[in-house]
Amino acid sequence: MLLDPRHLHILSAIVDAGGLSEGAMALGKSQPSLSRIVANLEARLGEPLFEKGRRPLRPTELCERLAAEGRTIARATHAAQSIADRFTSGQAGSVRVAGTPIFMDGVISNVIAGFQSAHPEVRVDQSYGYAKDLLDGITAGTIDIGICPMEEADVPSEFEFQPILKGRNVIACGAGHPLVRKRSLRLEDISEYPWITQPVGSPLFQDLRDVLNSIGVTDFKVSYSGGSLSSILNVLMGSNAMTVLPYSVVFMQPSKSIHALPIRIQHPRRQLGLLSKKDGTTQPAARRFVRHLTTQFRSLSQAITERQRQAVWKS
Amino acid sequence: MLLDPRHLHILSAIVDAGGLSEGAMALGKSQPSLSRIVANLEARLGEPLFEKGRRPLRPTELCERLAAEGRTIARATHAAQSIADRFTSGQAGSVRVAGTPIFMDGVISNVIAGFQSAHPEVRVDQSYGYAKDLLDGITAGTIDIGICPMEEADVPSEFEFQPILKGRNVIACGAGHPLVRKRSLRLEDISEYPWITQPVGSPLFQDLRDVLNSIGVTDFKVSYSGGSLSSILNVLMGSNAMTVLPYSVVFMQPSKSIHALPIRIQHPRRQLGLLSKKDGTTQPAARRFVRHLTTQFRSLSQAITERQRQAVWKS
DNA sequence: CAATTAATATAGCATAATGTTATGTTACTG
DNA sequence: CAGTAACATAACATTATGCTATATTAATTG
Repeated sequence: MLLDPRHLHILSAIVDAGGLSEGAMALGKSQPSLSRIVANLEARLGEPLFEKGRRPLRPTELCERLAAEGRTIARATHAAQSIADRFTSGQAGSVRVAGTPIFMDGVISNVIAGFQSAHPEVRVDQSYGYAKDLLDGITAGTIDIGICPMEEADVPSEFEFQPILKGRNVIACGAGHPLVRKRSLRLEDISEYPWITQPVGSPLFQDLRDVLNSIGVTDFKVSYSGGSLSSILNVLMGSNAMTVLPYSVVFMQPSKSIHALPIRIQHPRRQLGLLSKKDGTTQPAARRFVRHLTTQFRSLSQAITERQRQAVWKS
Repeated sequence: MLLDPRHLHILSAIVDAGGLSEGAMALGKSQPSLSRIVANLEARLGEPLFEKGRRPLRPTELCERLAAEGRTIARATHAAQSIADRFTSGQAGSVRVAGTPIFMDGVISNVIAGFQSAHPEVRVDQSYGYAKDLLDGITAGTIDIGICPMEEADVPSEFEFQPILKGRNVIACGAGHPLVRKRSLRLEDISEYPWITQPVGSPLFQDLRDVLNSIGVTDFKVSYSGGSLSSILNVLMGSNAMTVLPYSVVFMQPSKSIHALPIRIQHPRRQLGLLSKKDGTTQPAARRFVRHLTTQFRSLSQAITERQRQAVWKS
């Protein structure tokens, strides 16, 4: 039978502490316990581990060598303990998070940045998808958290949906767009410019169509589609095209290169929220990530409503 | 309480083997045993280690990390096992061997060389001393094996003395010594040459004195004393001095630069032998060393008697 | 060198952990 | 959908470990 790693650990503790009693103290055990374990080991090895009849307990050469392995074992055990501790407290581990492209790129990635500097040992695996993909991914166990705009009514019962931001869309254009300088803006003004759209299946595409429908425009010009956020921003800035974006995305843009037109459009009924399994089997790291997101979004949405009120006063 | 290193080892085995049953097979345990250990671990950690309800058992990230530590533990445990095995079989460890300078340098060191190439993991710590020192050293536990010429009657009862070579001394001189070329050699011829001696307390000094006494020479010229073997050999070769050496030492000299004069002198009553504690508490490596010495010396002494017989025929 | 002190060894007992076999459940397979 | 292979659970025997109390023994000290 193989040696017991615990015994090697104990051996190293005795050697390092310089005696049975000290070793027992260090390990939080009783001295007779260690004494017997050493005796059994010696019996099984057929070799003495400590020189007999000497009081400042002197380890045999064999004992020294075994103790060296014991130290390795002790190190590994402590490392494992620390891994487990950090893991269960959510300070280490990984979150697999997926969400709609525009939100992920425009808002969530900023929040993730903050999360990562607070929890450097947590790995964030990000991917993209719409509601359907997220539900499937969560069911299949390939993602932990989904982030997308949804109506609570559409959330299947086995999922939890936690809203983090009210749906607020705006019509956005580049800072140099002709409409930016116009004094009074009417909905009809926007109909002559081309549009940038998301893929047809995306919520934002529906929002865009709904907005234009609501003002009677059914046949709109699409100049660009399919790009991810950074592409869209570049096209917005470099052309007269317009698009519909969540206000939060425009809000989060660090530069002033994107402009939200002060036109009131209908709010989508969807709310941005976090999708997860209801049974709470998520990893601690994922739970911590959710906590971070919710608190960050609380302040973000306050900042947004504040800005919007000011904008209203100005317009 | 700290994690149990055995559990981490088991975890790594399960992960590496790809399942509970395979892991159990690899560890030589039953599957339910591992199943329960995993369940207990999960309960204590409060985190799943394998994804629930999936058949090709898939380890959690936490599990993977813990298993990595488990692998370290497994490695260390196996290393310890192998250390213990080699140690108890005498293939590793150390021997502390001490002996009279001339024998150690002239004979034993050659045998040690052979021992070391056969057992490279055994460290040989050599030191020098006469019978008294060796007995003291063995008693104090600072040496394992003593090698010196002794009479069995002089060995204290708590020691074991195992003879390995009969005492045979010769008068030795350099190959260019005038006496080498002389046809018929009489004991009186030697009295005119100076002598190289060992320290006064050494067995070989007594032997030298006894030899000269036996031929009536009480007042002999000492030209050089106190050197170790290589110095003595150099002085022998470069001068007309002579000395008394064990025949085995002359025999072992690789070059023909040393000559044993074909003069029969009395044999010392002492025999070269191995001193050790009687209680057999010696390390396995020391036992193996003793075994090696005895077998080597068996063939050495055969070779010596063979050569001596030939020498007798020739002279 | 006797007496003291401090450390280790042993004894005896209670308990927790492990190991086993038998058997129930469940996820994948054809 | 039935069969199979793998994991989970149950029940019980055994071993290992833990503890306290106490005996030994090696070093120390007067």
